[in-house]
Amino acid sequence: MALRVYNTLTREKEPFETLQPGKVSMYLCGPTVYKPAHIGHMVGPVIFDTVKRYLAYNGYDVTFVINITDVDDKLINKAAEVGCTVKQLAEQMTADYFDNLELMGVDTIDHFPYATDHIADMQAMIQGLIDKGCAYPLDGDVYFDVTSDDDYGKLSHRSIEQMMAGTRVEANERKKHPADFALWKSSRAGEPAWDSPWGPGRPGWHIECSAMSSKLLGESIDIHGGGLDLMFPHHENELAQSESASDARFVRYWMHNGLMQSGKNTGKVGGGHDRHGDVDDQVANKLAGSAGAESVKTAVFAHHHPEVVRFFLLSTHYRSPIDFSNENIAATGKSMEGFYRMFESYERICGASFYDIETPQTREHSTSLESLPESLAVELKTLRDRFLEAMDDDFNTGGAIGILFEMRRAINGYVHDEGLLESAGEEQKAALTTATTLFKELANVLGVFRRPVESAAAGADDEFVSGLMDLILDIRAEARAAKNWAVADKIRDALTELKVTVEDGKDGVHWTRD
RNA sequence: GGCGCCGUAGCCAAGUGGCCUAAGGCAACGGAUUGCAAAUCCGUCAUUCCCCGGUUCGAAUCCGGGCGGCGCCUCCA
Repeated sequence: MALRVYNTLTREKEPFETLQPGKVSMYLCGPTVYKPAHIGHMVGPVIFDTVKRYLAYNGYDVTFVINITDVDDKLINKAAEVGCTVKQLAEQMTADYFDNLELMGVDTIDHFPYATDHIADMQAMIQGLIDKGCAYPLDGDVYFDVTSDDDYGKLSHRSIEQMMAGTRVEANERKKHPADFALWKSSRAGEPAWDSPWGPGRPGWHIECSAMSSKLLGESIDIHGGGLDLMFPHHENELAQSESASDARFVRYWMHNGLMQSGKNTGKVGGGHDRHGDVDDQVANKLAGSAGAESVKTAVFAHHHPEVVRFFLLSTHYRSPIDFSNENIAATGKSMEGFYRMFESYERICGASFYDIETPQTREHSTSLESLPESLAVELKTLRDRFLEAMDDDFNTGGAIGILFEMRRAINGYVHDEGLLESAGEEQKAALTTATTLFKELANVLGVFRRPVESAAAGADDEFVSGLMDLILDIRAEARAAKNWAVADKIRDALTELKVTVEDGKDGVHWTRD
């Protein structure tokens, strides 16, 4: 059982072998920060954050980089439109992006390089390409010569001839070859510009990733990720530049995630050409932020807890497209309720918070199950194996999540069979803690259930409310003791109307508020 | 026109040659439990994987052809 990763370059799942033993370098193409992040921007970071978590869990020392593109035509246009500088716009949008990552629990990124901080590195790479005869200056621009690269097109598996068959490549008479792309673009008046040997200008789109990944991670890296839409031309061009410049293999594993779509007949979320389907689709589009300037934060997280959104994104395989809809995410939230209840019952039984449980950080030191009753130990061991097997198979988070559900049932079954909610001995508490620790250890790999979900539940933050609830439930308890069911039920029904759920458990009454 | 992806129960979704007479979740329906509920546990819920052919001892999984949905070829993650 060993990790296998699907490589876009070979279109096969390959055994995962790193450049340097025990170390992994990974680079993910980040956003162009010209508008607030939409939900689609969160897909890649969540997936690759999970990839890093799993690699780290397997003992690898992982360095993870996401770049921030803070100079670009779209930024320039947008800044002009809203009347601020490119820098101001970029800073604002970057802050929004970071906020959203934080909410989604994406906190494994080691470096966020900014394109504008690495202009010199890019220029050096461009000059190197010119010196090697792979690029040529032309009227203040510099173009990469695709004919200088014999295997150009190997990532997206298309030949230059095939691409020329398309009608969309604009003809630029001056370029040597229509497929040649810009490494450096001369600037017009009023646009951000940097001095260069070819005249004032700014870098082309692709060069920043080549320059920054090489600077931070080296000429050859293990994993390069991004949305499927970036495979061509962006990654193809990056690959061509980098390998032409270094003569080394640029990337060992190219990983591309599927895109988020909304509605039945619309395109991907946030794309340049969203089609408009029926009304529901449009609502979904709006929520996704593609219709306007709304951030995920206000558009999606206002309706769904970020943890639910993360769980939703991981519930399907990363290479598949995922359908965004409020219904789908709400359904995910519904399916997660049982986990939160399991955490609550753990707290009731063991008197400690699920969230305070310390978990092993690596597979090698996984929770020991030896002290558990035989049948529980066997069951959990099997589930752990299946979880790891799923993750080893190209990060099959959907399958892994299924195992989390099965583990939940196993743990609840133990609590139920032993009647732990009524009374639990020290040994049973220890067993429950061990089982729950394993659960948390695996959930941690997916980056879920790491922090308490803040809510009005139990009303701990409001003394007045909890005081009232104590009083009301005390009165109801008296009514129940007197078998006055009419009064007891009237109270419970009225509270239900107020979105307060009352549960009579064997260990007493519990209430939660939506 | 070129290069690709996808189609599994009411819904979401894993599985990509034999352990599949197809995980898991939501919903639904029985049972245990409960004063009644809620929660929890147990059970039921696809002989079948869009359709039609083919390869194979054997296919949801491979090949061919349909039908349906989608992406890229536009500086979109």
